Amino acid sequence: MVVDDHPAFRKGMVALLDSEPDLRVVAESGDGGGALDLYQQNRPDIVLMDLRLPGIGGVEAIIAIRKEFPDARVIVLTTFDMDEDIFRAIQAGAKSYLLKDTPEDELAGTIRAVHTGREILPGKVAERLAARRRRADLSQRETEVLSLLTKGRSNKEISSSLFITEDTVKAHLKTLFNKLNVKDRTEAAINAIRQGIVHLE
Amino acid sequence: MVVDDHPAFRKGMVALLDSEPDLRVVAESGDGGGALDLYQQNRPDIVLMDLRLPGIGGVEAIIAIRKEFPDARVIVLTTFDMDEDIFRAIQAGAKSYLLKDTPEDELAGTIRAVHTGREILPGKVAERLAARRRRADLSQRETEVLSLLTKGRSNKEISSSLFITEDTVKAHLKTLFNKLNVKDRTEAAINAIRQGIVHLE
DNA sequence: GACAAATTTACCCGAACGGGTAAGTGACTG
DNA sequence: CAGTCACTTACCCGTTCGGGTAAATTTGTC
Repeated sequence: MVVDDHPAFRKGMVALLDSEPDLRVVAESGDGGGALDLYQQNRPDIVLMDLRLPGIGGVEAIIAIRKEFPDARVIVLTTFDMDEDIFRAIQAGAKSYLLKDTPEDELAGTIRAVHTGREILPGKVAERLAARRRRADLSQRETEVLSLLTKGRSNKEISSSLFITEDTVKAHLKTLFNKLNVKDRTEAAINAIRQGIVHLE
Repeated sequence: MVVDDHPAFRKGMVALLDSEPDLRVVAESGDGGGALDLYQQNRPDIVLMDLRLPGIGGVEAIIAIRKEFPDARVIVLTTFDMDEDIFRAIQAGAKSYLLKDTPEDELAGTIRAVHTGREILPGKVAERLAARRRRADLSQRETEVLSLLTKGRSNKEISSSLFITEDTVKAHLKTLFNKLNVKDRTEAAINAIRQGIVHLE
């Protein structure tokens, strides 16, 4: 079963999978809302799930499906590398993760592997997942400071935004730099953005 | 003609276009290098071009094609909104720009419009294009400095990377901050990343 | 050749930053 | 109740950063 809101990509993916002799697409959906219904009706062996979906998000769709069908095997299929959503999806029970530009043989290989019950995560994702666990302990306040930091605010501006002393901001920054393993604010901002800890826009 | 490195997406796009009675895909390529050859052999009316391609980039492919065939009509088709590459592509002569999740009717409509000689740019892109023109262009050296800056390098590190004095780096930064209209390196890095002037990886 | 722009270096100076250390409070845990 | 952790403030000190100013060199353009 394929869930993706891009019509062209979904069509292509279906064609690609159907061309494999041992694979067959039994259902497809363009949004997360219809995914659960389709799963109930068709009980597919594997779900390929995009994360950026209109309306209900892919992660929520995974959670909904696995709440009712805990054995559901979902493979995340997304464009965006290194997004925080990927980890949320894996925590929601996704068995594997593939980028949309994955070559077709690897794609089919992953589907077959997951079908046999395996969980396959690319080394890059596994690394990030580990790194994420290592730094998962940013406190509430530290996250707030980091968030303002990534908006380009100075220590003084951050302090007045949070109604605390500049010294306190600096104290938070010290622990923050240690936890993120960076040497200064610029690196901290870059890492936070790249790792999706904070969102731009 | 469709140029895109994602096999699934390309297949889907071809199927989608071929299902339109007045459209036909005469060639497809998975990389920028083969694009020019295929253009020469098939002389398509329209080229749909992804920008993120392995090897030679999409922008370079557009430049190469339009150098030999100045009348070539290229539509940029990419996942990433508001990327700096989009503007480079338009400056390279692309006639229009579409996101990959564009609904199929609008896709076909744009292709027909461009075929009649029109240039269609979404308002959002046109705005950015104007804003970008307002922003003085960065010189080669300034771009290099900015690039290292967004990797979290200090002035000293940047200076030794570029084999220049730290004073020179600071001089570039001064003009850089002015051009980008920011007050410090952190803001500069954030803006550069958000506007796609430099690429994270 | 004159002129503009890019690139380079230098010096001064104040502000901002980052590291080290110390310590008080409140809240939750074993 | 002792211990841990988040949060807070403070002080000292050296480094880095950013603004102002000035000027030499190269390169390309009119």
